[in-house]
Amino acid sequence: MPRQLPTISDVAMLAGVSRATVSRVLNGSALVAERTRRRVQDAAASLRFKPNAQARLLAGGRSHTVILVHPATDRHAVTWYNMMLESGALRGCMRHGLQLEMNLVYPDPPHSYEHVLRPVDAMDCDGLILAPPFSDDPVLIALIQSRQMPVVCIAAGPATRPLTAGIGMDEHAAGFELGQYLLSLGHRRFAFLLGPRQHYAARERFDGFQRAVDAAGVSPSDVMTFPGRFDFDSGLEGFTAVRDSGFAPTVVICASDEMAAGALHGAHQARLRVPDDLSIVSFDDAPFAVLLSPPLTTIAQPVYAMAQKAADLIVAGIKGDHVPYELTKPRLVVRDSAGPVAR
Amino acid sequence: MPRQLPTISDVAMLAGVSRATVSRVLNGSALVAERTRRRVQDAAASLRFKPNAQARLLAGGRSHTVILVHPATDRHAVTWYNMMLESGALRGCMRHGLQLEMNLVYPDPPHSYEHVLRPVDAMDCDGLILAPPFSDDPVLIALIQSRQMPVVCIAAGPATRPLTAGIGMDEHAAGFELGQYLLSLGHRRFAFLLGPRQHYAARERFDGFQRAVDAAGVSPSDVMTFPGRFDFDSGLEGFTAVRDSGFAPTVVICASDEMAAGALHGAHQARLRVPDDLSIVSFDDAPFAVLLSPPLTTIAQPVYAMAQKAADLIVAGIKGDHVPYELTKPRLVVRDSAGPVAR
DNA sequence: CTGAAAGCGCTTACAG
DNA sequence: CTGAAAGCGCTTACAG
Repeated sequence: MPRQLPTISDVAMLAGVSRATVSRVLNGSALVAERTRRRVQDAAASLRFKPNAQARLLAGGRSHTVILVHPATDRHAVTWYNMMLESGALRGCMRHGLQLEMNLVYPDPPHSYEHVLRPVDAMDCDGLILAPPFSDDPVLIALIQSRQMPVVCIAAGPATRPLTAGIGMDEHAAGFELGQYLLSLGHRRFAFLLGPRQHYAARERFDGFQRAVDAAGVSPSDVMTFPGRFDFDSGLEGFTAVRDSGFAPTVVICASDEMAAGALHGAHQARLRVPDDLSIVSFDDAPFAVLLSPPLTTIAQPVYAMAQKAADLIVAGIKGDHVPYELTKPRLVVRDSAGPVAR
Repeated sequence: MPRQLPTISDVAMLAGVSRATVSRVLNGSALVAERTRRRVQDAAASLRFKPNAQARLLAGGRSHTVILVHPATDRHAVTWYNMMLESGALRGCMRHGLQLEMNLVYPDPPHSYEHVLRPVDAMDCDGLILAPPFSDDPVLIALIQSRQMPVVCIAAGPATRPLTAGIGMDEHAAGFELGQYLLSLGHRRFAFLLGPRQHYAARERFDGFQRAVDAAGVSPSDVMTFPGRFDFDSGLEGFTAVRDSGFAPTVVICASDEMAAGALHGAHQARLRVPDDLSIVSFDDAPFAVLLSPPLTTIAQPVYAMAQKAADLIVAGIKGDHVPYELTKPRLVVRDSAGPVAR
């Protein structure tokens, strides 16, 4: 009963060519005369032809599924990062008629390697999207590539970036930009709550910040760092540590928005006013950043778009195209959690 | 090069029947002898056979896409609700090999009807999932059903619930449970920041709360309501209105977590301690509820799971099965934003 | 550069 | 209750 959508046969007929030729044009094959290509494209456009993804993949003869490799956490928390990653990748895969499967693996190499490689060896997938920290691991990537399986990295470290297609933010530039902004506000005394030590992006965020601050001639004794793990609790703990240290910064820089939420909680408990008594800034621009009190000044990371792009890159990888790793520029989002320092 | 997954032919051969029979068993057709069915099922199980969704839908001959009808907002904000709805529906559709398309329409009937019905009339979809407030509109639903198109409602109102398959939370029970909890904490003076007037769930949340409070013999003069729109800003405005009113409740109940975030912001600005000076509670248990300061006591609504279920219901609808609307029980999540009232 | 033909894995009338 | 056959919309060797 559904209306018949135009098929490749309709296009072929209208263009006066065979279905094979239409298929070639659709798939960008080089073996088509320019005039023929044009004719087919016109015919397709005038019919508003959309290829049927199911049929396309069926005919291609593959498993039609890509696997997103996520870190599993102890608590089965759904983080906004994972959600947007999943949602973006799902959307991207959908556009290509691909199934997406999640593979939540606990990151403890070499044990974790088994879990990642099992579906690869079983040929249960056509490609892998690696989220951090897996995207940072050259050994894992080599293992996958030795099995001829396309891999795409999200937020890869510098060691793995040359190895695969992928997409990430320029974390160093992000840290640098945030540093410059704080400097412009008059801040000269900084506490930095770090992310996980093994996490490349976390290190880069700090290094970029450090560079900005060094360039401004800030004394090393005026920046103090504290350990953290990207989560709310470590933000709260870090904030407490800052207070206990007696260091008295004018601003606390958090390696993630979750940590900033924790730090903010600490500030409220200490009855400090943000940003009047103390500024708090962070990285990510997670969806909740605008809901905190006060709304967070932060550096935006386009997770959803990156994940969607990752799906495109996997498709390119399946086709055998070689696409280089791509770096997205950071974007500062100014809201209310950072203010000028009182003089 | 990928390993050949078992196909329906392998199962047929192992079971000693035709492929048509295997297909019938897979699709639950009644016209198969019990013994044959068992034989086929055993064969499928032993081969770990998974039907190829692409092929299945191709052969079925449909558009293979379901449309999720979302309300568009003026600001192009991505709300957690929309994200989880989209993500859940996407996941659900994927499992059935269905495409998902978003249709963001501004809810202003009857003008909005056109936007919803266009793809239906064009036969561009096999079914529709309606998010609120569209799921509340019996006229829209009648219009869709008159076109023989399967519809599934998420969080439908009582007027539309008998009309379609769907899934939602028992909002009245949610309000009642929250009311009882606050009562048990000793609260007797309540400010309720309402959701949008046209929004059924918003009304129910208040009505359920009202019932609990009435049953406890609380005087009507001890509950005061304030208008709101579910968002951060209206929570902040509502909080200010509460303060300006001089009503002095011991707890502010917000119709959504976003509103609670806004109210919390207001409380911080007023230098009030939550929950020591004032309790604040809400509905939804959005992902950010745990990141606010203090973490929110709230009633959980399983949006992701509901959206995933909606996809299952659409598939049932396409098959022609008649499934009744389903109501999920609410779940109170106790965190730190509500405390016992000082006596 | 292009076409005829086989095939991807399944479903669905059509017979029996 | 079951099977043989056609077909879903596309891709891909194979010829030419």
